[in-house]
Amino acid sequence: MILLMASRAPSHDTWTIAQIAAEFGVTHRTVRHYEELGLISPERRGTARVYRRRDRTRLALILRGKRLGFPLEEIRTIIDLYDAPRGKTSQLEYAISQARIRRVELEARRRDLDDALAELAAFEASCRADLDSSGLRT
Amino acid sequence: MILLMASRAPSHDTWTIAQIAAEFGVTHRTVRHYEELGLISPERRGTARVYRRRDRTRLALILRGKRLGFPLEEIRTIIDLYDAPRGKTSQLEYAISQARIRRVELEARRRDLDDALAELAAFEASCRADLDSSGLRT
DNA sequence: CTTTACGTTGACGTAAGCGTCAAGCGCCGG
DNA sequence: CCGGCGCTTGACGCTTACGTCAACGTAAAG
Repeated sequence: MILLMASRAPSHDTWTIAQIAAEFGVTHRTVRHYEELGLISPERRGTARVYRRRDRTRLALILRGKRLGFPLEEIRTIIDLYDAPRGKTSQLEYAISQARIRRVELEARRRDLDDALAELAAFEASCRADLDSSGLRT
Repeated sequence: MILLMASRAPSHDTWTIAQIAAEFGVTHRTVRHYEELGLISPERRGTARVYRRRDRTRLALILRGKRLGFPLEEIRTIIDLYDAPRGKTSQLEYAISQARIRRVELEARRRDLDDALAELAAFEASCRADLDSSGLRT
């Protein structure tokens, strides 16, 4: 049970835009678009973008947010929350309040998701019942 | 435990576009847009649209699909699946296979959602820990 | 009979999220 | 030195999901 492989061991510590795009299954245009919107901000070596682990983490968060149906601007505020400075008490309290808001939102979506799954399971069962009965009579 | 109230008892059996839109918190333009894409197809009384319970059900499915981030075209195929004729065996088998595809997709999103919730909870806990320790030292 | 309210069909506008050129720069092998 | 490959920056295009007029019909209300 401890046979979990390290999922995608990072063989480098920097990546080019092509490597990042290929690995995450998006185009370089998409990556640049996220940068234009301020969701990621890679370093530069000369004019070329250099991506580090931090950028990969953020990109993973972006894509997951997209799969969950969040707009990019909202995704930006969410992942900025994770990376925000947390020095002062007021900042910590703000972060916690924002996290609570996000949690409530995510829990609502989870209810939607569970409802959809339940309906789908019922539908599937109903189809199977029809299939069995028609099969038995044939 | 049998105290479940009928949620939103339907006081009519037909509705106007304005009533439907207001009840679901969308504009009439949105409702018409869904009709243009074939997601709902209300009856007509003269030229005016008349919405029945079936349309309300479909609209609820549409909006939930949207909250889960599905494009309208995909939502159409999903709810059409629910309403599709299920007479012949081949149709039943097709419906079941499609339902399985949807279920796999929804389960994947649920993993995303649970991951996001777990990370958010960890973040919140971390913030609270920082807040407590700074509070204790003050 | 006219106003008012609510409905209708176009048709164009717009924001988000990229796709798709076009044109240029920098480095590396031959 | 020169081609090619990979990277760069625009800039325009396209699809989705509506918003927003405009112009008109119709039915009840005054």
